[in-house]
Amino acid sequence: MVQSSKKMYGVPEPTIRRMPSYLAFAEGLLRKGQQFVSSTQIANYMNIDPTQVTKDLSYTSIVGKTRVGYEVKAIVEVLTDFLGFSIMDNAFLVGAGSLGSALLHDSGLTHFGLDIVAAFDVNPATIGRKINNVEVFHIDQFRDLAQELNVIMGIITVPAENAQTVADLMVAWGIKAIWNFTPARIKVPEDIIVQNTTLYSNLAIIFNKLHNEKKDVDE
Amino acid sequence: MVQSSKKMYGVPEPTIRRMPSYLAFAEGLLRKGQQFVSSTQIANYMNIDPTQVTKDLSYTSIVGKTRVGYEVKAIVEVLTDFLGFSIMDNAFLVGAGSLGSALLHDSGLTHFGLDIVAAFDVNPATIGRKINNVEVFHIDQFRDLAQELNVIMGIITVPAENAQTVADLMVAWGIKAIWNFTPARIKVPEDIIVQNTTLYSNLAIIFNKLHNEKKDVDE
DNA sequence: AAATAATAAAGAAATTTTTCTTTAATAAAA
DNA sequence: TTTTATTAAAGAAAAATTTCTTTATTATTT
Repeated sequence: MVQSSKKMYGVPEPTIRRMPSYLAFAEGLLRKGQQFVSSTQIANYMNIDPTQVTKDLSYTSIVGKTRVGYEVKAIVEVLTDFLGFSIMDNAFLVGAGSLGSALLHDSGLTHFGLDIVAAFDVNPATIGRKINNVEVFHIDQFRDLAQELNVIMGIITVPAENAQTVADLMVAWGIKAIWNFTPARIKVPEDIIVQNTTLYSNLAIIFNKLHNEKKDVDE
Repeated sequence: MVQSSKKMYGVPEPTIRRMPSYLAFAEGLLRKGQQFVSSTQIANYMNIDPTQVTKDLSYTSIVGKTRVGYEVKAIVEVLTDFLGFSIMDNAFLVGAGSLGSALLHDSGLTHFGLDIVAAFDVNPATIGRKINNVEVFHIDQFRDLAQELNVIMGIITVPAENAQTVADLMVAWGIKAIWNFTPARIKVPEDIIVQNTTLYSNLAIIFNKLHNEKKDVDE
């Protein structure tokens, strides 16, 4: 069974997680007119190791210059492409409550390649309203419009107990990826991409650090 | 330099990240009246390996019964304590825009031990308003009330370019932890805990999975 | 012009995290 | 009562990720 010994794992997820911050930093430098930036500078900004930055950027086509660093413009351009932020993807959002509304207002999502083209809810008070120019429809409407509008992502911002129902609906719509903001885990066919984003995980991490404060490791 | 060979690292962060989901699942089972739950069931719900669940729970005082599983009630009680969700911590939120507003409306935060006692902004339109019963003050007000109200956490939901200014203010307030929702990284003294929560990292991960779809690893 | 210092890049080592394997316990079935 | 199957738990192994080390390059300083 002779095969390539270097397995083609994709880019490590921690790397992908850090990249948007590199990008945001580089965009800031670009606005300030800085032409080059070193891994040391980026690392200092991020509070991580410089070689981590180098490793991360090595997954892209960006190459640095010894004693100079990376070209800021190159970082912005390459990372924007690399992270898929230059292609616009369309999304439907289900659950136009406060969190859903916050996402609809977030221009950063548009900036980074996500266009929420419609929102859905069951609350008569919100249906028909426009949130940041995105119309809110009843959940039963437009079920087959997803294909037509080339909507590939569904965003779930409903209460946790309704997450599975909404997910099933999205799968029926023919969606390829689901961004789940509820703490509930959803069951979907294997080929559907699911990204869970829960605030409470982050809260747990903070509390853990807060309560384990000053645990000076010394036996 | 003879020291304990078993270094006292804390609980792995990935473990802490998963635990709130275990808790949410167990809470659901408790409501349904289920008395025991096996690692297999939890793993199936989470789409992870059963031994991962066992390992994770082994960091707590929860013990399972062979052929039976873990007592649901024990999971709920122990994890709630373990994650610091049973102690109420007070927080100030700065930036009462759409995201800040969404957090103020999120009863889950209260349920998991975070009480946002006041919000701050610079926008005259929002100052004086109450969002879900939390009053919005001008950022210059109440700077020393943090100590008095025992506020240990600051939540940053302002535009990225103002993140550092707000962070400096929070440090001056005497806050111990900062939950930063902007993509900007902030510089604070070493003893301050910072948790960065950026949507764009998650977006990048989804896009990466979407665009690397069907990358069948075969040389 | 030569020496110095800062940096990227590649690879090795260390660390951390996940997955696999084995063992022991025990409920359920035969 | 005996057998079987399921499970937790502990430890080993594997995999993934981060950090360390070395080398080569090249601005900057002397």
